Amino acid sequence: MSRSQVRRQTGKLDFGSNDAGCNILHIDMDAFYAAVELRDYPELKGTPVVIAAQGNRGVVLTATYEARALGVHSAMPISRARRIAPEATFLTPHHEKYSEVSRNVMALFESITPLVEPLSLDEAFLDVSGAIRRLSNPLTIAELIRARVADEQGITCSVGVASTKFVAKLASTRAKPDGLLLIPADRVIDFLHPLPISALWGVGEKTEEALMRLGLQSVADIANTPAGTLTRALGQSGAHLHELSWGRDPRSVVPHEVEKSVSNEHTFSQDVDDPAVIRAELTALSDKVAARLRRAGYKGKTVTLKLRFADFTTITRSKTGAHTDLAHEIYATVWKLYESLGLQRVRIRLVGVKVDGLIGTHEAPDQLLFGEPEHGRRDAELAIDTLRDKFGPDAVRPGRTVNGVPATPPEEL
DNA sequence: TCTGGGGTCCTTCGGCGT
DNA sequence: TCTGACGCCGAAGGACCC
Repeated sequence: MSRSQVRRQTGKLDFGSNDAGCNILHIDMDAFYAAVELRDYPELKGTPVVIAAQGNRGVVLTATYEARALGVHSAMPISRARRIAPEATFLTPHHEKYSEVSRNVMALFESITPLVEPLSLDEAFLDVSGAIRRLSNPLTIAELIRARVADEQGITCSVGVASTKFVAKLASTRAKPDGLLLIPADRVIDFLHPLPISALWGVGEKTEEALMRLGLQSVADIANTPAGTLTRALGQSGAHLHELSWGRDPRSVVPHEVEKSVSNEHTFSQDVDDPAVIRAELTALSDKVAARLRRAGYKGKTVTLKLRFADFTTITRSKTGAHTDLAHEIYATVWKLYESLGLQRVRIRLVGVKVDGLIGTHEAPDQLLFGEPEHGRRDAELAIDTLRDKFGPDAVRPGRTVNGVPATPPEEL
């Protein structure tokens, strides 16, 4: 049973209005990308709209609830969405626009409480303990936020209010769309136990299969299974699921978690076996990753190359070295990793570049290669950052991506 | 049916130093 | 000098989330 099926079955829930101790809010924008687009296309309100990149080789990013009623859902292949919902309007995404709305929404949250933990562009946890004296009880604060998001940003959101992050998150999912659901501390078990196992955070397709093999179907089944049995079947996550099934989740709201990795990847519109095209794409990806590292003030020590072949098998190869935030060093490593595979005209679907093991730029000593001018390459890349800030991301592009075969659409380079 | 992109976390395995 | 136990770390892959 999918999550959306579960949602339709349960309908609107009401567990009362006792919000004592329920200081955690989970706020989730409804069909975020689609909602932002509809501000520019008001004539499409109430109609099926699908947000997906151009072309047929990709998946749906999000869809309005009218499109979902036709069977379209996020992560569905675009070709399939077009087949089952030919009457839907397909719009291409505008990530800059979504980022801007997201920044505004997060700023709104921070005007309520400093304890805001963004999970993605369109959702966040808030701990409103410190705002209760100034504003009101959690339920009223949740209503205030919903009204302000609608008034100031022209989109709707759903809010879950509970005593733990995990239950607040489930509650906001149940409240969708454009709803609010409070789970009082003494009603958590009543709320959780009838839910299917797939409702639990961390239970995806594989884990659901493993639990089904044990004959477990509901959260209550997990709660009534010894933690040791779950651990034997699932490892450490088994014990974690057992805790969640009893509503136990000690995690607090942590604002501004430090990033652990930065990556970029690209799926070719058609599979590629030309090393020049691969090289051009790896150059562009290294450049993007390096620029993002410098902008965020990080250097990373492990560089990973990711390849997905035509048959969809995926491999990664990584190398740990000195900390870097420079495109030419990242590219040199990924290209060495690529060459070490000794691939002969193998058809490749996707290439990716990742850097992890991040530390702050000033914590990492500059590693000079023998014979390298002290400032040359680094200063050049910093100068490129300045030019891009001034004239846009296309102002300067790596030579290989300009002269080589255009591996990515020009606007992405 | 045909599977994006950006992340986090966990597990397993092997190499290496003590 | 050799061997096993142990812990740490890097590498690789997989599951999961939005």
